[in-house]
Amino acid sequence: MRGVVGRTRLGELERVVMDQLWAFEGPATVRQVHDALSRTRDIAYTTVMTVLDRLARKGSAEQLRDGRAYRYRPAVSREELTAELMHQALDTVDGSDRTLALLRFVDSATPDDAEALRAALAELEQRRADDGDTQP
Amino acid sequence: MRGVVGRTRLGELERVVMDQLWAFEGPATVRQVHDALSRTRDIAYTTVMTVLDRLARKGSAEQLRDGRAYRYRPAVSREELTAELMHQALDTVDGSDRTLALLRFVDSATPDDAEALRAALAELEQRRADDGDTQP
DNA sequence: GATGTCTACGACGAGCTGTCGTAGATGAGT
DNA sequence: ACTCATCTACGACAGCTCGTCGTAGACATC
Repeated sequence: MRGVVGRTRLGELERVVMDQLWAFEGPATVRQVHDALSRTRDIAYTTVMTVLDRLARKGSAEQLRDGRAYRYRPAVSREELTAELMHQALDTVDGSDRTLALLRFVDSATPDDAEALRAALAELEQRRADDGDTQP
Repeated sequence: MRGVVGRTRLGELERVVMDQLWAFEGPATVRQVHDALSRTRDIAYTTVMTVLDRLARKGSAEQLRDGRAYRYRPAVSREELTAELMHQALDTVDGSDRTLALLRFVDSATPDDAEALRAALAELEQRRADDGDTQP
């Protein structure tokens, strides 16, 4: 069910707002996000409201009633969103081109990223082995 | 110099046209692309022309003079484009979140993709070892 | 009741994309 | 030379997304 599309393509401001949501621990109010953004840019309260509303509509954020106000929290984690975008990119090719694309990807990755990939693959394998133990 | 941005974000039709360019062996004329697309959809010749022109403008395709006509060929391979998009997605995060994102990515990959990643990483390592032999 | 705060609703312009049409140049055939 | 087909150049337009607000009305607080 990876095709939760439409949730992923964000504008620049939308992205910035998501960053704020991710930075907050609990669900944030429009005011909180606005205050945070106001420290670095000049932006109207309603603009933030609109963007949060759009994010909610897109499924990127959740809207929670809190008295007369709304609170917003991310519907996906930063990692999930990133991973999904990467898969979306990858999904535009198939067959042997897919393998080539992955090769390219790895090839142009930083050493740190390559190492992280290796670690992730190792962990995946490990987990699969464990699963095999407990549910054969 | 991975920041060759703007070249990557393509519309749906633009993508389809790129697919056609990739499918051709040599540089293709507008007519060739139009003929190919006409087999599956009803589209005007000038529409194809416009899209090819835009692709060239964006740097996704190259425009080559051929008599009075233009020929177009992809400026990037499918794999390159895909890999670049993936990196673009990944580049929106840094630090430990980056590692997490990669973990997520690997985690939600198909077994085939995981295998391809493993192979790619192995090849990368191999190549690095070879390089170390010849140019220490 | 006045003031302040929130949401709902809507508006608008810029930019991207898909979609063409027309005008003008040029080459091929008669 | 004249006509016909073909190409490019240029531009136009509508729909959608995104950034950006304003205003109106509900509601709470003092």
